[in-house]
Amino acid sequence: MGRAPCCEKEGLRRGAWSPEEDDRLVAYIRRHGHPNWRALPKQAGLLRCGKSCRLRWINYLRPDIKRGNFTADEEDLIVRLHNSLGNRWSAIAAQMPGRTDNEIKNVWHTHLKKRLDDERKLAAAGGGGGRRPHTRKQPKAAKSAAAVKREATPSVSVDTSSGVTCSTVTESSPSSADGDHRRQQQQTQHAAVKEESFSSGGELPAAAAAPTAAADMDESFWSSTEVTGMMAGLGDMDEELAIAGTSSAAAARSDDMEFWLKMLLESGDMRDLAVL
DNA sequence: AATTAGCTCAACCGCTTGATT
DNA sequence: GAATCAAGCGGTTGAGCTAAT
Repeated sequence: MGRAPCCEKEGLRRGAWSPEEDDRLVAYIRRHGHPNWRALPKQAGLLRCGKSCRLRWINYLRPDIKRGNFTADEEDLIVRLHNSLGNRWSAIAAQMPGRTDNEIKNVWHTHLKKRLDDERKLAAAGGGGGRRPHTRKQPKAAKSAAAVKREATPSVSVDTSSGVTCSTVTESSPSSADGDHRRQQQQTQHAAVKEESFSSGGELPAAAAAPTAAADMDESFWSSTEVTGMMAGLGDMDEELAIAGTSSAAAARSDDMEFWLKMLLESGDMRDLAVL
């Protein structure tokens, strides 16, 4: 299959986006939507390739993006979804409103994977298993100039008239936060996560077990048929784990990917995949 | 205060997939 | 059916930040 080059690379900017570029992109999409990413940069007066614009919008500028720390519940959900879906980040992201595949992928690679590895090692060493509290470092404050600028710009709010659907995630909308406020928000959120710790028996759905964290999630998300179906499937798995005599289902979950594969194959029930 | 090591995350790259001609 | 185009996806990288020394 022939393949067109991603973009004519000459004369196009690369690297970090400037606030001006962000503004242009947001303003353009607000007005016209994004029917054609390839043509968009030209029409918007941006010296970027369409791909870059798309990525910037999807991963950063989209108004419905929920920024800030991942809650313990969200991390749990990622682990579970990863168990059943593998590295299909977009599919995982589809189950987590406000989170991008890129973000989820980053979280997975930077600490969830590590955490699971540690837990696995502990379990292998007979070290009691179970989850350990977060050792994740305090997140840094919004770092890029673009981010800071955006946070000071209350107008980044897109309605459906632009051809872009906008969910109602308002929790950490950049529009109401300056840098310090955001930092504070992140710190309190982080503290909340810490308080919950992973020993809270936080089996999903955690809406009941951890209301503060659950508040971050769109309720409709938890009640959607797709998710409930999926959770039912996952619940079954946990039951099986409990039956198998593991003291901690959570610990067992991370035991062995082979185990999960086997479980899926044995059950012959691919409900989890059906949601895709 | 300066330096170093480790971590995070935005952005890029290349491939795949689906739609169109 | 083949060729082309456009969008989406997952893996990877590197700049910038923070914590530790």
